[in-house]
Amino acid sequence: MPTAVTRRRKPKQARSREKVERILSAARSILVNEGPIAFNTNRVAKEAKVGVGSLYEYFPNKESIAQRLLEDIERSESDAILQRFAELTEASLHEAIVAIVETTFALYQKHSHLYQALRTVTGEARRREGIRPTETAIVQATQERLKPHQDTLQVRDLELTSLLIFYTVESLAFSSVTHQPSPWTDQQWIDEIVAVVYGYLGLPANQPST
Amino acid sequence: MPTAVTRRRKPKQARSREKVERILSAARSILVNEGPIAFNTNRVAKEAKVGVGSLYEYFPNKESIAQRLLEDIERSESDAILQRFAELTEASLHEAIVAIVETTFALYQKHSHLYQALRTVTGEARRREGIRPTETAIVQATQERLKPHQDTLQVRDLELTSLLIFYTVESLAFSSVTHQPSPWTDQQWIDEIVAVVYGYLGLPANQPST
Amino acid sequence: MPTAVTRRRKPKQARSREKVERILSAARSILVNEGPIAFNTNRVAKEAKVGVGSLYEYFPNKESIAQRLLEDIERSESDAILQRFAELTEASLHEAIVAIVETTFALYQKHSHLYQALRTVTGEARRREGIRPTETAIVQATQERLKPHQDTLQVRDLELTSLLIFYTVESLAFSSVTHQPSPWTDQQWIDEIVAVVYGYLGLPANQPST
Amino acid sequence: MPTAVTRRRKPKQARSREKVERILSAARSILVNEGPIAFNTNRVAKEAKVGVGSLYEYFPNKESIAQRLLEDIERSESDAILQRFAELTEASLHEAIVAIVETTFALYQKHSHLYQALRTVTGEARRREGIRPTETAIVQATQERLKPHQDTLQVRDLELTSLLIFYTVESLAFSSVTHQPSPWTDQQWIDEIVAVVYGYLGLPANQPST
DNA sequence: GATGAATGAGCGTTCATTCAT
DNA sequence: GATGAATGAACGCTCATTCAT
Repeated sequence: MPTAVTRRRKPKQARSREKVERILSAARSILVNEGPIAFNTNRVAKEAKVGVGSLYEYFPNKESIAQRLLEDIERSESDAILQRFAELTEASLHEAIVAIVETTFALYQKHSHLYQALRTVTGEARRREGIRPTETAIVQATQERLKPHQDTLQVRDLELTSLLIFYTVESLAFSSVTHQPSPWTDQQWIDEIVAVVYGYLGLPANQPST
Repeated sequence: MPTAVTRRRKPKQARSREKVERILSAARSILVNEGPIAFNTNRVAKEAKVGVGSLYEYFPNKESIAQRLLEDIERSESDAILQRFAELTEASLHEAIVAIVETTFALYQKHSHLYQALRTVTGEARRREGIRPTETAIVQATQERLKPHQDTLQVRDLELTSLLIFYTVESLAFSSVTHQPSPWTDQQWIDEIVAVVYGYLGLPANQPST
Repeated sequence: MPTAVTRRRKPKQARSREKVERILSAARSILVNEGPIAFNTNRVAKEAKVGVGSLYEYFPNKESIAQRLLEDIERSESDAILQRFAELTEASLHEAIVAIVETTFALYQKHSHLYQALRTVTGEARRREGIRPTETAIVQATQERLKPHQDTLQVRDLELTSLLIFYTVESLAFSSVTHQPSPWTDQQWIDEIVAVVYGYLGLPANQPST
Repeated sequence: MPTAVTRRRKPKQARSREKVERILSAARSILVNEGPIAFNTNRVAKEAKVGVGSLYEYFPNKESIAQRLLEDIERSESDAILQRFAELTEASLHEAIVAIVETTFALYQKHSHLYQALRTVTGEARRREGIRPTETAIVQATQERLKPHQDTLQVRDLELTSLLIFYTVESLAFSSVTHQPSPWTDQQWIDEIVAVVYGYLGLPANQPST
């Protein structure tokens, strides 16, 4: 009876998952609200209402909690963008670009605190990374979106172009967030980033949409 | 003989300077080769073949060593770019853009490891800083360089445009270095970054040449 | 069975208490035998056969260990004297004075080394304190004991008189202990301190007897 | 020619003496104004406008500076009291007692800060001390002063009585200074201390002089 | 599997002391 | 004799990790 088997294990798995979630939540909250210095295992365990020992049941060490947090951010970023792409199959290229920039921008607004805090915590591990798994998916999707227009666009290497668009949008969104206080509104930043991408693709300057 | 008087003090100043340099070199080397975690005062002192106490003769605390390293990088970056600008007053806009991208690219090629490590070490202090003093200088210079062409370029806000060019070139240069291994050559990256800036300014696509 | 439930927690509390006691004992022993300079956290931890970290589980910092030791001495001093007062409600004033002097003398005999060492260690914190809480209790009790005899005694300000008696007895007991080697016996010291108090109160000289 | 010999050495000796004095002054000033934590060799040397090395020319170690300061206080205390005794050969016993108490009291008013600071600094050394050389002189002088009155006074052991008078006055003067804030005036403290000594000697209570 | 008391290596920093000049 | 740059042992304290319960 598969039901029986599942039933016996499910609760445990569910409780495990919940505990992991509690730990990650606590870690996130501490990093955002109290900064990377307050991010230590005892503090996280207490905030998660979990014994320190349990932390090590689910994560091999402190670093791995931070890495997991980073992965989660990147996955959520990637998911959001890919979903936006999916919604925009019918839209014009212009609309698609604007939408992607807006989505990326919003994500950085949301995550910037945590992202910056994580940078100072992940130290060693980040060096080996190189290309992040999530970025390949986005670049892939961008490539597919651009392919039909390849002839009308100013593109030499489709993959390289897609990659640069990704990096440009991501970096500029990040810069806009760190460049505080800024005399420019969010909308001005978004319009400008769109203009960069638009210009790069050799498209005529458009009236930026609201 | 005033030379003699000066000479008596010189050795001390020279030794000071040399010691500071040894400390900074050691710190650089540790950050690049062993990462930000290995960057601790005792380790730096040992690597510099200096007593820990001497560290504190020249730097008020550990953080200030990292900050000094960062300032040095930023100053050398800024100096190199501004000097390049100065050399290019007669050059065409195209040549200027190519030159700046090449310079920035080369600098990141050289400093990226250290720069990455430093970012995770100067955390808190950096946050408060906001806009770096060196970046204003570069943005200023860019602005001046673009001003004469303002009418033929696609520019809404000259300052914002200059800032975005700076961020775009810097971020893409940085990305190109971290994106390793890469199937593209340095030249391809440079050409592509130039194309981004070129397109952004609304200039007709040029076949960028070295 | 509630006993069982209680029993399960007791061991922990007992172990805590025992550890705190081990730490305090170690601190005491170091202060007495090796002096205030040897009183450092690592030394105390080693002597207590406890990790340094455990010290900080029970005490917020080094100073607080010393303060706790001081409080313990003062409380034991205060307790002993107040108890002696309680036992002497029926006794004559003369007997009471003798008893108090003997008690104070004995306490200083026992604690003087530790007390001396602690004074040099609690420095700053002590300064702010001003009047010790334990001393008020003793002065209060003395005041009450003297009140019925106020007319026959030579007293201008009952509180001031009580305070001076306390300080005199305490200081002289302390001096007698530090004045080593001394050609006088403990009994001679005690008789003499009693004579000081006796004379101060304007009582006719009595041949103090044990 | 003794003059020549003297002349050649005098300047050096004078300069030495002056330097020692500068060091002691600096140490005193730091202890009083900045507390025992700020009392370190580098700080003292800087304050004294002397190289750290010179400190070690005149004092074998840091501790010895503190000890010297302590000796100086005690000598000045002893000198002041002995001088007062000398002035009072003609005075009545009552006048003598009042004068001594006043002198001791004034000295503690003056030195208490430094004295308290020194206690926390001299740590080890003070333990071996036992009887201070200065106290014997004062006790001796007291003894001589009391001897003619021995029959009319309530004295069992003249030396012990003298010692206790010294300790009583000194301790109570010290207590009056540390017992801050106090509801009593200096004059009240002095009168009371006089009363203690007076009573101890079995003398009839006197109207305390202003 | 869960806990949290216990650990101790290792941190940043200080400062008494030395010694080449 | 005078100097102060240089030293490094030692400090108070933290926190990632372990392991007996």
